Amino acid sequence: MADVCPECGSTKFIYDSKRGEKICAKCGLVLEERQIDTTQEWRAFDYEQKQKRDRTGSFLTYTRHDKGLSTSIGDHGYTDLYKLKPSQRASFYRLKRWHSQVSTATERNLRYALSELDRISSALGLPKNIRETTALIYRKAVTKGLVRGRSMESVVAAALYAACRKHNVPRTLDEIAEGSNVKKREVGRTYRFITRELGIKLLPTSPIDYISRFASELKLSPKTQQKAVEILKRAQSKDLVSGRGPTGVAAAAIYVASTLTNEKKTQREVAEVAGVTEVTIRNRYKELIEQLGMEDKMADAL
DNA sequence: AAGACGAAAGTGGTTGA
DNA sequence: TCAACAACTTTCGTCTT
Repeated sequence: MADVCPECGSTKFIYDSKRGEKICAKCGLVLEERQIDTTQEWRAFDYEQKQKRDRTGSFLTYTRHDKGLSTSIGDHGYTDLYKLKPSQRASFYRLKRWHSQVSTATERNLRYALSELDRISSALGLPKNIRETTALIYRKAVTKGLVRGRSMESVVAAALYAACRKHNVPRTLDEIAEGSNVKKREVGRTYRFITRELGIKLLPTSPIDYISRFASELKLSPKTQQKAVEILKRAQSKDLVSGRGPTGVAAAAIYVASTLTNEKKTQREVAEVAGVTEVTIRNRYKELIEQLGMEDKMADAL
């Protein structure tokens, strides 16, 4: 709280909760008005009272097919429906049936898709916000009818791939394909399709986004990691990055950085975690040290 | 013996007619 | 729809440490 009155320098204030105003106690200047009262206006002495007085429920989430909320008319078995007159009961049955049919059409699909999402993303160890984004994208895809003629898994995988990129924690198509049972080719195709249809614009991934993950998998020190990022930044300004596969460039940068900091990893090891071949690393890192004038430094380190 | 190197042929995907 | 094309992979023989 920035709690000095700009007018008189006083630090005492009066809060007028009825008007929602914050007033300086000394000079009477109104510092804030129309504040939102976020406090409860009621008290509850036990759980039952709280249940009754609470006017909010749980958080909305896109990872549940019903966003965490759902209604059904007349639960299973013997319920209140049986207290109705027979004539009314019939119409409630119709209502119940209609309700469940409408909801199941897209919801059954969603429910299945979201369980699939859960499976893949926990296999890949992805955080919750990414799941939320994925679920949101998938939802949009369903309502736009983009799932038709495509396997549901492929759309989930594609949405997940997009969500990862959006959050700058890219996974490679290979990784996504491995976690789901969708072929890489299919994921890529569906990804391109849905991003186009939904108008999602994503910048090409930067190799830098891969550094921390690869580096930690190789158990490299933060220092080396930073070095790799630094190399990449310089490389970007020399246009050594565009057009190349970002994973290859990232792998090369890590290889160079690790040699320079005496934490040398073999090309083989780096290639393994980055999912590229040694040959690619060689090609990339040759370019890097050449263009950045690091040949001598590199030669010293070897 | 392991790692690095580079040539050569093959693969999947993009681009432009 | 097709061919040309660049990036990347696979494979393999050779060199270096």
